[in-house]
Amino acid sequence: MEKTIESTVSLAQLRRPLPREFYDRDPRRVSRELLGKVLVRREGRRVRTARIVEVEAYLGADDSAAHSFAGRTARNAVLFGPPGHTYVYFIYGNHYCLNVSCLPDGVAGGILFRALEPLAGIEEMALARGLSVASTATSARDLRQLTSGPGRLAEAFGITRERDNGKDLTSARSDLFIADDGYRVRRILTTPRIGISKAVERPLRYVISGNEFVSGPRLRS
DNA sequence: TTATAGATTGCCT
DNA sequence: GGCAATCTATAAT
Repeated sequence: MEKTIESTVSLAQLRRPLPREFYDRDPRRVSRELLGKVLVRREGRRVRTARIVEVEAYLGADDSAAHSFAGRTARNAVLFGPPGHTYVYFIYGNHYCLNVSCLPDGVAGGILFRALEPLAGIEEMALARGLSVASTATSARDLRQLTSGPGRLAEAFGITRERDNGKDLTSARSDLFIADDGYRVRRILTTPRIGISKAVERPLRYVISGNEFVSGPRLRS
């Protein structure tokens, strides 16, 4: 890793959440446009921000790997609701995963957040992850451990089902939302999704080409 | 550097 | 009762 991570993001730019219409489209389109945007967690005066570098689209009725595939249940209800709301589920007995609903009310679809590049509030993320603040500040390898993977990023942002499921990400008063800081993505790679056993071949995973914080082994770009 | 098992909860059949 | 959109420790190469 050749450069240190600096927060070049102004808080003024991060005050406006992306609007509802942004999410009211096909998850494949929203996935591409979410790359490079910034996830913001506000806690009183403290702010954690990180750039979205890897996501997966889940399509609903057409997609046997999606939680919504078998129809609406209490657990997956958010995916069938209006766009721009968080779907948080618990997995493997240990981890929470963060998603956002897409498409209009009544139509299922969503996006799983798989990896982020930390920008601000790195100390708080390290504490939330139970990692050493000192080593994440000095080791690129340890910094990568913070938010590189869906369970990791949820832990770094303090996201739980109890606290965050069903939140409206488009509300200006929300303590969790997504904003555009003007960053432009150069190139997007698409690959099959990770960790699923159905519809394994569909290329619905989207990553920023060359980004160090993408989960898993390095891809050639 | 890669491979493998174990953890541990709640949802759905 | 089975198993999941995962992570970590540990072992072996």
